[in-house]
Amino acid sequence: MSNSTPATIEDVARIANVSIATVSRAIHMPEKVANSTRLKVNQAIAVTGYTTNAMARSLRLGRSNMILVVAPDIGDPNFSNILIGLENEARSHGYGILIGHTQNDAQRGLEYLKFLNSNQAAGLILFTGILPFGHQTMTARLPPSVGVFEPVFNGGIPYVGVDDIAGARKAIDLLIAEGHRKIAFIGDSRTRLAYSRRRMGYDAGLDAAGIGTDLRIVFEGDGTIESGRLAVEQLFMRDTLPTAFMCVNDQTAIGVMIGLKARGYDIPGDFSVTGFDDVPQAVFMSPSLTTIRQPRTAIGKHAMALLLELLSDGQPAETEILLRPDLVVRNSVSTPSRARR
Amino acid sequence: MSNSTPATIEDVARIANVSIATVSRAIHMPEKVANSTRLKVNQAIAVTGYTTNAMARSLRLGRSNMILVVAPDIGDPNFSNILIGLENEARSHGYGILIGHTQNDAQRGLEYLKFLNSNQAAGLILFTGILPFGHQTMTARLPPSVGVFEPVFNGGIPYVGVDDIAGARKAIDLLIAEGHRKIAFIGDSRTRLAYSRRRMGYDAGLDAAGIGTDLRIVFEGDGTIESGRLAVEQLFMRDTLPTAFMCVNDQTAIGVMIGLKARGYDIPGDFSVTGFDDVPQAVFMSPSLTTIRQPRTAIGKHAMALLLELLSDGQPAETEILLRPDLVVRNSVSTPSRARR
DNA sequence: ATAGTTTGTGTAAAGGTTTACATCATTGCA
DNA sequence: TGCAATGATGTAAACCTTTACACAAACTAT
Repeated sequence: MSNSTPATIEDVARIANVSIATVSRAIHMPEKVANSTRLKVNQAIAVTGYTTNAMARSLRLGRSNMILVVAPDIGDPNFSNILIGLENEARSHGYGILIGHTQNDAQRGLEYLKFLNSNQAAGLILFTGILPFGHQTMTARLPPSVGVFEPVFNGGIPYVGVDDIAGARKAIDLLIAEGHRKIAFIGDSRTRLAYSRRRMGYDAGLDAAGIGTDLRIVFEGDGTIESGRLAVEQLFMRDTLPTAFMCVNDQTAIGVMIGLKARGYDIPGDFSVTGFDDVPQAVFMSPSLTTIRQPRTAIGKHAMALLLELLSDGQPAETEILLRPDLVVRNSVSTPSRARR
Repeated sequence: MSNSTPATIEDVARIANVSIATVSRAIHMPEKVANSTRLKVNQAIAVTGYTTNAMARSLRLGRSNMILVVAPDIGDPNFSNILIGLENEARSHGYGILIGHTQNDAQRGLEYLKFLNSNQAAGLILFTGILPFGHQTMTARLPPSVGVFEPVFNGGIPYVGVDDIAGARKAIDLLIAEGHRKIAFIGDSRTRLAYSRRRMGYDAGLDAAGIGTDLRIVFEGDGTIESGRLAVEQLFMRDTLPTAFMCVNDQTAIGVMIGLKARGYDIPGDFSVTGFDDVPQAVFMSPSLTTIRQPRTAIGKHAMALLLELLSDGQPAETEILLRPDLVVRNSVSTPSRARR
């Protein structure tokens, strides 16, 4: 039953009394084989406990059943749930996923390129807006690939993201509905499409309310907690103060809250704050953070589905999929305080 | 230069004017080949851009260069940093890692077992205290394996963890040094060795200070935020109150803090709180949480190093590696309030 | 000079699978 | 009945490596 060495297709063939070709067909093209034969083969497989040797199969087929997922930072709170979506979808189609993190290091990226070249991955999921392969990026021969969150700079790679404009619009509309008129935007000046889109949502929302953007209360940070804290400091040195802070992401919002609390202000009594992403800690802040939720698992699922489509068809049906983000109302937003309204 | 199909060892051999065997030797046993030949081969490799086809190599060798990492939950805040340690160590030895999450579902576990059986992974890293393969666990033929955090139930599998007793001791000693005498312990009754060891550290610390465990202020939860909150509720219904809460992990500590704040108490003014793990959000709590830091990256590194040793030697030098956790002093601990001392 | 050893390289088999092609039996149709 | 078409199965090559074994040349020690 359970020998020391795994059963091969040959063992199965011998027991089922057919050729190895028939066994292979019974497994992969069952309609091509007679019912009675298929039965015999299936029994033999059960008896031997045979599982296809993936190395041999990949070698013969010239492609593996692994998908490489490259992210700059595995620890990113946005990452793990997307990974779950990716993994579920992949596995249910017979693929496994393999993760790599580059930490924005081109050398690391290059190792993954070598990995791809040695045929070990059939496809590629990229969490970064650029190809992380350093100077070889231009000549890289890539397998079918899909981007997550952002279009990949080099072009031609479809991607799955979130409708940032619509999401930002939900945040700004909430603040306006609560009565805020002077709403600061704490942005991210790094060249990521997601961030500039959120800014567009902010502008559009103000515009729709007939308010217009006041650049004195727009601050460009870098998406970190520290940058949120810094933005508060800088804004308090200017001549006009907002009643609310709309932040480009949750990290920034956390920083803003820290900065405001350090100055002795109450949230949302003195200032309202919104984030974007709904990272796990958002709910544990005090007050808990009102934010825009990224449908992370769904993003992962769609990205992998798109990649699998690419793998079988060669051509993607869609070149861009934007999912709808949802407003999560918690306790960091209220009516503006009468004093500064 | 960059053809449509990747260069094979044969292309290299032709250009270097040697046999494929020599090319293989030049790569993997360079000392077995003449200097001049090695030079020719290296040049040919550079010209062709050859990279070894990992599938063919694995097939021939009968083992892959992939390590499977199985965790119940990828989203666990403890997970990602350990993963980084694992990944760095693996990659620097020519191995890649592959992650899978079981969500404690035996069916999922079984798929990974099939994966292992099809020779796709040379080794296994287990984040769970039991083999996640359901009823086939007993007969499973496993590759070299290493556990992380906990010994694997089935036995014979070395593991890398943290010295929980020493860690817990650091927490209890700090509280005692601050003057606390009545220190509650909020534990985790699930059968995880780590948790019972932390309890042992608590008992030992009290004992060393000549205090002794007061079971009226020991609560067994399940390690979740909610269980921490609940513990507070229950403790306030008993006839004796502690001045400090030592929690089995950070999640529990967060729950305790939420519970205490809900009752209007100040931390650390009215009650001190300690956690264990130092999850990323610990520093963002208000007050920030004093806790015991798991050396996560180091754990990953050691676990992978141990596995690689297993893969080459067959026998592990150590069967258990416990790393030293460090106290991280933040703002959730102070001298007990005079009122309840 | 000879026998034995070392060094460097080549030949060919093996690893497990998929699939083009060949073969044979069966069926359908004139 | 004969012939073509269809269906089911088998044979063997190919995918790309690694390595045991064989062989030749160049040393070493007598």
